[in-house]
Amino acid sequence: MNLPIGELARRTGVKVPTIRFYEQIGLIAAPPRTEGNQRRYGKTEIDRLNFIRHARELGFEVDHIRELLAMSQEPQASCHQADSIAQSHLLEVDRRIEKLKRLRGELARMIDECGHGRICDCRIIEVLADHGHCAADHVA
Amino acid sequence: MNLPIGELARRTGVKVPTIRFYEQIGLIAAPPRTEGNQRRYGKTEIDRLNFIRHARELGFEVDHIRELLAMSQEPQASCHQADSIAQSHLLEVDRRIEKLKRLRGELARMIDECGHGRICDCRIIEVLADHGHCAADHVA
DNA sequence: GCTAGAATCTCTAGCCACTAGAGGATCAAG
DNA sequence: CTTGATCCTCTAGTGGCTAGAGATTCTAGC
Repeated sequence: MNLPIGELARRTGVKVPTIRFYEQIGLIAAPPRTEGNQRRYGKTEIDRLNFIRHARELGFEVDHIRELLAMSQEPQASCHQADSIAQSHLLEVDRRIEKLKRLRGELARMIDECGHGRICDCRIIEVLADHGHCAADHVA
Repeated sequence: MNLPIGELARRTGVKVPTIRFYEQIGLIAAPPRTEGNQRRYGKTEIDRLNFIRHARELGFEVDHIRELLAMSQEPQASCHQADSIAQSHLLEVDRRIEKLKRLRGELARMIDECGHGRICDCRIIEVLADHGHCAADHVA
C-alpha cells in the first residue's frame, strides 16, 4: 500500500480530481503526504471510495452517503436508519421511472406522428407548442 | 395584452426569475418596458414560453430547445432536424429508464435482504461496500 | 393626492457534483 | 541528469435555475 492518488483512482474507478474534491468536502479524510507533498493512500481509502462510488452509482446523494458512512462505522448500531434512507431512495427511483415512462410515451407518439414533411405540419413542433395535444398529463 | 412578468408567469407556469433568466441566456427576446422600466409581454411570449416549458418538461436541453425554436420560425423548412433531435432524445430517455430499472432492482434486493438488525449484519451497508454483492452489473 | 402593500427591478451568490485548465513541482525509469 | 508521467494548488465553468438584498414602481382604496 501507500498508493499515489492516480493508483487509487485506477483501483476504485473514481477520477483523480473527484477524489480531491471528496477530500475537500470532507467525504474522505485528508491522507498523509510524502515529503514532496503528494497524497499517499492505504486500504481504508480504497474501501471507503468503493463504498462512495457504489452508492453514487445507485443514485444516493452525497449527504445520504455521509450518513451511511457514519453508520457503517458503528457496527453495533441499529440499521433502521440505513434502511429508511434506502427505502426513501427506492421510492424516489420509482417516481423517476414512472415520470420517464410517461415522458417516453409522449415523445414516441410525437415522433411517430411526425410526417417528416415541412415544419408547418410537424407534430413535434406542434405538440411542443401546445400542451393540449398531449395524451397523458405528464405534468404530475 | 401587455402583461407584466408576474402575469406571464401565472399564465405559462414558468416562474418569474426563470423568465428573466431565459431572457438573459437569449432563449426569449428582451420585451419592451414601461416608463418605469418594467417588462411588458404579449401573446408571442406566452406561446414561446409554453413551448419552452413543455419541451423542458419532456427533458429537452436548453440548446436543443433553442434549435427547435429556430426551426419553428421557418415553417417551410424540412422537419428532419426536429425529428432527429426528438429521436435522439427518445434514445436517451430509454437509456435512462433502463439504468433506473436495473438500479431499482439492486436497491430493492438490498433492502429486502436487510434483516433490520445491527449495522454489522446490514446488507445495505454491506452491498454498498462491495460491488461484488451485486446481482446485475449496473455499471453499464 | 396620498399611502400602503404588492409586484417589479438589478445584482450577486448559491445549489449539486463535479470537470477543466493554468502553471508549477515531484517522482520513477533509464 | 533528463524525460515524461504524475502530482500539486488554485480558479473558474457546467446546467438550469433559485434565493435574497435593497431599491423602485405600480395599483387600489381613501
